[in-house]
Amino acid sequence: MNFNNKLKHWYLQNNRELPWRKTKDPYHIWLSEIMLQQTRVAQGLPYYLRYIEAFPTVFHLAEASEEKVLKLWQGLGYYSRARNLHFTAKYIANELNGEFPGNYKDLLKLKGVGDYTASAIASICFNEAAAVVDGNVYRVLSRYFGIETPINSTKGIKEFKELAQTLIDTKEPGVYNQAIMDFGALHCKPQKPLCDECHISSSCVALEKDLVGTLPIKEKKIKVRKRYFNYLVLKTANGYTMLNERKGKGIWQGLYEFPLVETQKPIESVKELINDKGFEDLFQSDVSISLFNTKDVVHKLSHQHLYTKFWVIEIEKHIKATIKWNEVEEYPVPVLIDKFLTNFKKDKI
DNA sequence: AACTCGGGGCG
DNA sequence: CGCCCAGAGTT
Repeated sequence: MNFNNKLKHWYLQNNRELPWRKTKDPYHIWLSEIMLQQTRVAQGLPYYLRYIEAFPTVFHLAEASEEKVLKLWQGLGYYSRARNLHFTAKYIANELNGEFPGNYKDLLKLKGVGDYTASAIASICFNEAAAVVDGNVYRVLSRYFGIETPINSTKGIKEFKELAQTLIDTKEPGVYNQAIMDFGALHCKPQKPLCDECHISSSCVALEKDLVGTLPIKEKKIKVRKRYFNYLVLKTANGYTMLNERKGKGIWQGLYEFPLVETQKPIESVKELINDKGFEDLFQSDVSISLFNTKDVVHKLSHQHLYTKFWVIEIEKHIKATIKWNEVEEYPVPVLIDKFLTNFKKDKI
């Protein structure tokens, strides 16, 4: 048996039952693939089910508000995926009459659809022999063939794609693609792979050369930036607060948050907060300010650690651009804000 | 080619 | 604490 037959054989006995595997509807496959980018199946699954229920067709998704789309994405991270998803849904619904592009080359043109996702949709939905190369595939191929080219180098990306393309089963490319990914996720895992019970280990170069622990090779490590956030949590006497939408570049585009004062260092006293530009008028009238969390809340992102203080500001006068507290939960917010809201509510009761 | 974009799970 | 996850877009 060749490589792909061995994998498919394993897959027939070990595949995961996942909701998007019951269909070849490109809308469902597309949705699942976008959600699972850099995301574990276990984390993405509940989001997929909620999306399918809220937006049964690409037309439902296209007609939804950006806020609703992001709200249902809340907590899944990488929010540009949701915005691109929405953009592409509108494009397909309005420009393509709801019909998905039917091949790899055209799928690749869609916003938010890269090499991996175009290959996945083309192979699963349209039986096109386009090989997927995700984190699982990099791991399986680098180990089995003993390839030491860094998987995140230009050379590595090209090399692994070409190799995968030579291995793909041209009759059942979709099954093969999912087989190698499941094999990587369940068997040839990053840590503690199941080499002892592996049915293809006899021809695995990494096992032979004791490289299982070092492959795949990834170059460069990410640098983490520290940031210091102060959120101004307004409470007016008649039940209003204030949220702002994050715009422009940077994290959490399109999500909402309390008015933010970011400083270069942790602030020592409330004075530094009041002196910050932009909120002078806020502190002129009678207000009482209290720090909600005695220790900084540390919220960790891949590239940033956010040291956060939540300042509760009770205020008598009405200020512009306010929303009611009971409307706050309608808005998509970062997990950092959502967790605060949970604690804040708990604290009040 | 290097950076940026989240959040969670695991050892 | 570091690594990884059904990657893609921007600089």
